[in-house]
Amino acid sequence: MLNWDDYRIFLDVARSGSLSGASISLKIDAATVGRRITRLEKALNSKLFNKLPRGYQLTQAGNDLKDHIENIERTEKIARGSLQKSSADISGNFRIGAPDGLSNFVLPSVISNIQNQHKNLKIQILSLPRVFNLSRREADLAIMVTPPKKGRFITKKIVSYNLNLAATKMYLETHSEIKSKTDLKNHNIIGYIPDLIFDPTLDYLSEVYPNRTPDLSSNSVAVQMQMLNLGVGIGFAHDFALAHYQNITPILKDKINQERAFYMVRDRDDLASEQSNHIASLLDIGIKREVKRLQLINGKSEV
Amino acid sequence: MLNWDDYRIFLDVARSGSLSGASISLKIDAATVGRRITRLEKALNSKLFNKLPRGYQLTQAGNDLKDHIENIERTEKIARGSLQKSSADISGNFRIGAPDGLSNFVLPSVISNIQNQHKNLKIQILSLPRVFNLSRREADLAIMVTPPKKGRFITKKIVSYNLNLAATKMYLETHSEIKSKTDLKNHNIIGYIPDLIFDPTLDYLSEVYPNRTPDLSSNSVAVQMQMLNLGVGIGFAHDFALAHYQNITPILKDKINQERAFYMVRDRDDLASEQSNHIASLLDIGIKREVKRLQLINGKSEV
DNA sequence: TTACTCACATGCAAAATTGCAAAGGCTAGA
DNA sequence: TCTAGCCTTTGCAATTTTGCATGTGAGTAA
Repeated sequence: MLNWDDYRIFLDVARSGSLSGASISLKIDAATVGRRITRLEKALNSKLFNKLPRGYQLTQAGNDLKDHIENIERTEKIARGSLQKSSADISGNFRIGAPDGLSNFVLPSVISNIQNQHKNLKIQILSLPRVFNLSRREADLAIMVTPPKKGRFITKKIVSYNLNLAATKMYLETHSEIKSKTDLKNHNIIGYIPDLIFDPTLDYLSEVYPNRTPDLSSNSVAVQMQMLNLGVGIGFAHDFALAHYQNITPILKDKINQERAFYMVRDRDDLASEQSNHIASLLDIGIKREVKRLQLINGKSEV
Repeated sequence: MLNWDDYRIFLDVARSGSLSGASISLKIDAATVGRRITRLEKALNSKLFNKLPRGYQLTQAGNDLKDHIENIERTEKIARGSLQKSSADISGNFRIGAPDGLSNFVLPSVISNIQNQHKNLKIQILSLPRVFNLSRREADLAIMVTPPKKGRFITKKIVSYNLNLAATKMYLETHSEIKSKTDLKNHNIIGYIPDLIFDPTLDYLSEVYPNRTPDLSSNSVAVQMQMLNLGVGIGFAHDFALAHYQNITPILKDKINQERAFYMVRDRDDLASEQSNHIASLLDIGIKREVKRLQLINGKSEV
């Protein structure tokens, strides 16, 4: 019944304001366009357009839908674009791919230690808001929140961490008190851009508050933390990131606490390389230690 | 040719690993499922599956695509959910694409001001280490360091800024003195990952020191700043970013000083939208003011 | 009021898509 | 090596979707 392609047609009608207009840009007969809209309205059980003599005008429901479908359109374009480019290949350096939370708040100190011991090694941190392609050699080693289930990889759990809602003390003092999840309703939420979440494991918000989209959002954790630090709202923060921001404090820690873990993922072939094994081991130990150290700092200010 | 509904089928095949499996959960004949996949591969001009005797197995390209399509699926669910609650209170989203220096150190405070004035507006910061595609609608408005020369865009310079070499005071005290460019030879350099520099304008290092590759590098400016702040080396920093790090101080300011500027880029069509114009104007003013404010803070320690 | 325009709706034949049934290919196990 | 079990592919008829031509209704200007 529901056909995703009807969304594509819907978007064009919403933009042009008429079946005939959409008909021209889509190069599909206006009659067909009309029938697809009818079908979509039936499938969604919603009236999306007011059928005026002038043409089709979005209803409120239709307007809401349009925002979402535009997100889909963006994602689709990006998806198509990503198929075109071939990925960059690596040099003789050692490149570590990691989610940006880890890249920003943990890796710098870890790799600077490693670099101190190996002055002639060049280390690169590839911080990406998406899943890597180790098999394409985008990186020599990847750290992920969800390890790949199949493929020529070996995976090893490094360390686990927690996510909690957090805000600045100032924010908490000047806004209505939060005693339970439901109190969140009247607060500004900071989080990921919903349609750009690359790994369902990162969709912290929906677990706590389904269907709520953030008021301020970014694809980058670092940017989210900056917004949190300015005291404009509440959002999820990694426990190890909190140690970097003295003014941000976790809330509802007993009620909302999501545990995650980082996994080290390497190409099976790299096991043969002694250098690769050595660096992997240094990273494993270094990340474990640094995450725990930061968690301790954060722990001190608790309760 | 391209039919969005084929993505829905694609996702099911990717998950079940076979046409017949998808056929069951989709309640569509396996033959049809196969034909739709073939059509999609043709439309995208990419091989998405390896056709093994066991079934269909994702190729790398297919795996990449799957990530994106899962985002679409998520968005679609949210979209459908939002239609159920009759009187939706939502208003539009506004997505700003920006280089990550600006995203991290300037935009958060600017957009939080805007959000204060427009409580029902959802603002998204898309922080990307690459050039955007406004025409693909990846964002409603982009801020760039090099404005596009052609296309249906309007461009406006917002503000200029400077880049200087910088390091922590501690680092400078404990390492050999730097009086000129040539003294840099014996120091650790922090910078972009060379082959991932997306815009020649960002290749600060080669202008000063051709053929030198960084010892520690990242694709993310925020990560570079974290490394600088740990005192493991010297690197280029935006003047407005220095204000966020009290311990980092510019060096060789009279000898090495690169000026750059941010440009606001919008789709010509968006000029017709009053809301878009309003937000663009708020951003323009806000960024100008915030960058100058941060430069002043930084300036105090100067000369 | 009347004639005209613009846009959507509907009937029907053509075209495309679909389901079914059967054929072909590969693997595992006897 | 042979057979049973999967899974995909192909041919063909049934069904659905599409485009074109035509009809209908609302607004507009003389």
